[in-house]
Amino acid sequence: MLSDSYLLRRQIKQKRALATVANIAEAAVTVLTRDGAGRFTTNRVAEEADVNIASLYRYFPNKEALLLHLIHLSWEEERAHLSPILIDKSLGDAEMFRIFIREYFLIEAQEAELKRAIRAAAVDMWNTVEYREAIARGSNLFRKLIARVLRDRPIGMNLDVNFGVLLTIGAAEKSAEIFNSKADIIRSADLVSEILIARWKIC
Amino acid sequence: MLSDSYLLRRQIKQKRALATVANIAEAAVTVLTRDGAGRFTTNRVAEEADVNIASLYRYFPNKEALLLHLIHLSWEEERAHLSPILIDKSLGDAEMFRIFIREYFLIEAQEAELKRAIRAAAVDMWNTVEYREAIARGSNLFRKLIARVLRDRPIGMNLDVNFGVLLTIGAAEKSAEIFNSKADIIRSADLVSEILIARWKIC
Amino acid sequence: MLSDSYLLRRQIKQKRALATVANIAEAAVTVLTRDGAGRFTTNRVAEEADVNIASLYRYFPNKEALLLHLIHLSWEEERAHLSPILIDKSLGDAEMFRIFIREYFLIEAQEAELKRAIRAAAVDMWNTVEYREAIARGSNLFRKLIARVLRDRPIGMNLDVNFGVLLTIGAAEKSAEIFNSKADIIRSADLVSEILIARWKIC
Amino acid sequence: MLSDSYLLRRQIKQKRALATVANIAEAAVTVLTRDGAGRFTTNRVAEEADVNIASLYRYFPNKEALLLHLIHLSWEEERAHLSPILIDKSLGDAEMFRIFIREYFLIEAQEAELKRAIRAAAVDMWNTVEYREAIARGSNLFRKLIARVLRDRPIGMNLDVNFGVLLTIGAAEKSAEIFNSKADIIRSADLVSEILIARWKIC
DNA sequence: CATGAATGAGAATTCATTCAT
DNA sequence: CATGAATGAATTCTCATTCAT
Repeated sequence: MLSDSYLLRRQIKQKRALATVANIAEAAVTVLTRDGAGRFTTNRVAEEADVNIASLYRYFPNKEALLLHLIHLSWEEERAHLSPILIDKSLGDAEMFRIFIREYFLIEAQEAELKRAIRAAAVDMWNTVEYREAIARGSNLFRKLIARVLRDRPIGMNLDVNFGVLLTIGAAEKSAEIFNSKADIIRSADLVSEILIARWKIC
Repeated sequence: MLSDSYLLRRQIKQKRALATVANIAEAAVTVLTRDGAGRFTTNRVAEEADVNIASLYRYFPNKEALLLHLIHLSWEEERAHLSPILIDKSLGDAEMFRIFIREYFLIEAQEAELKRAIRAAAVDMWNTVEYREAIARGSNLFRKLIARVLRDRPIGMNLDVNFGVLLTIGAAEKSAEIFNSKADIIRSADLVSEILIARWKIC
Repeated sequence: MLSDSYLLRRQIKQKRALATVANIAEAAVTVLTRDGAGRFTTNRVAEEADVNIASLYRYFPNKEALLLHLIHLSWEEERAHLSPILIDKSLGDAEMFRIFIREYFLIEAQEAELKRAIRAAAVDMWNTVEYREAIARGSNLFRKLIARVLRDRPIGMNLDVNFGVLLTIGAAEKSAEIFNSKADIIRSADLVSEILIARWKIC
Repeated sequence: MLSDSYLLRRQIKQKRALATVANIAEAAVTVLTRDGAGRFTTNRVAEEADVNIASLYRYFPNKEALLLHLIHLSWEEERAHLSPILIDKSLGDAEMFRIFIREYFLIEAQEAELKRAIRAAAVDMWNTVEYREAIARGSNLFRKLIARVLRDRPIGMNLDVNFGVLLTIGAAEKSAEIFNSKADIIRSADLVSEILIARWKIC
């Protein structure tokens, strides 16, 4: 019994802890987008989250861990949007390709400011494995898409997959940077799909 | 329309001063690329340049001015490499296009680290006119190239010039980020040329 | 209507913090009177208080806030000395007037050096509302005294109250500046009382 | 001959030097009153005077010397205004007294801002002999006036001369600080004269 | 001698992080 | 464990003053 209630308390505590972590993360995003990477300080985040600074450090061993967590969340959100498209059996390859890329461009645009701020705040992490990995994951889903739509091409065909990936990611980022209207973003996305669909003869 | 506060502080009147400014700029580049944007501090730059910090502030009214100066230098170098191509009368359009884009990708790759560091260090300038202008200049030459090779297309043709620009710049940046070998960079560049040459029917 | 930026930074919640604030204030007074306004730097104050400079900034958002705090303390002390006189029912008007002014001159003399140093250190605040208000409070008690002893004069009588105030304050400041002995100060004070008592026919 | 022309050159040079000194002093006053004591730096003064900073240091060994010079000038101007009154044989004692004090209050008011700025800038000189002497001179003329109008009082009469001096100077300073209109200043001055004339039975 | 160049020393302020209760 | 208190180490920038030409 004792241990039971202890367990319960533990769970409650864990729930609380989870809420605190979410709270801090949210505050971090707020600070990052509202005040900019230059004003992104742990103290400010703690204050915004209405949490003691020492508590922040209980959950995140250091500033970098917090940033990595944000990157993780952003990636999770991306995945939540894009994954469903990949398993939608009602879509033909070309259609899936187009829809996926559109969605990808739109998410990228929507999160552009946050991502830029994160990148800026993560200045000192550029060369850490963790950061590189966290960032790299961004393209994984996209590679999955490509694997899906090119599934039955004979191996050895020169398909320039890497090039396709970088072209798309680059265009998505730049579009997000340059364009403001949704229409423009979609247009960019469609042009990229068109190019790659033609190039890879996706039907 | 640069505001005073971002210019060099004074007309340089002596060779000695010119050397000092160059020295500081060089040190800034060193610090930026060697130590990263996070360690890019005016004191460190001054120390690296082996000049007193006050001397740095004699020529640059603040840290941002120094960064802007670096952007300016980097752009000058880019121009020095690319301009000649645009006026080379011996080249056909498609050829010029291909060569220009190759060169552009290569420079971008070469300066990638510095540029990324500058961008990271310029976090707080993102919204200043000066920064935006300094950055925007990067695409100007490229637009000139496009104007040159599309010179006799009927106006009104839907040529997606903006899209072409962002596609190229995005791909160049990403290539620089991802690839390490010159061969890979060139391959990316050529693929982009190929796509745009086909798309715009450049001969 | 104090602007946020000149207040204590936070509500003090622990005795320890209260002690720290008092400690810093005391150190500030020491530095100001011992080393002079020119050497009154936040770093020096922190060192004198034997606290980290960051602690100082934890409680005072900036140097001005610290100065304003000192002015506030000095004013509180003045009030602690002078208020009781104003409510002493055993005193006749003329007597109260004389005693009050004596006390005022003496306090002024005692705090002269500090006040002068504060004023000198507050050079850049001269035009801020906060500073003007903080300083103005000094004459309030004195005006209260005058209101008290002139209470039943017919309105409209030309009593030159403002002139009386400036005369007294001016004389008090100058006496503090010039004289060293308590006797001299008291003599000045009494001469001023005499003049005003005669002028205003205070009994 | 040679020595002659050398002398001439010397004189010319001395004239030039005098002009430079005047120029610097003027610039110093400008900076002090326009930018405030906090922004009163030798470099800024040199720039305002359009003189090289090293030249400033040729004529003034340090910042303090410059300030002392300003104090000197201010005192000279005061003397230029007040001296004539003291030797005007057409004035009766009381009349002279009144006129002198009016003029004194007015000058004080006119120069109040500059004097305050000088005092603030001279923060670190408070305890130097030079500063005390320079300041003290301010009351000398006033003492001369008193000596003049009290000339035939039997020695030993308790005339509270020192008190009269500090009362007047204090009132003049405070009036300058508080009042804006000339009328108010004059009214203050006249009230002070009235008090002292009555007290000292000046006719 | 006048000038441009240079600098040592220090000023205000911030920030990631730790500790004591 | 959550919180308030505390801090070491920087960071940007300034200023009085001195040199070298």
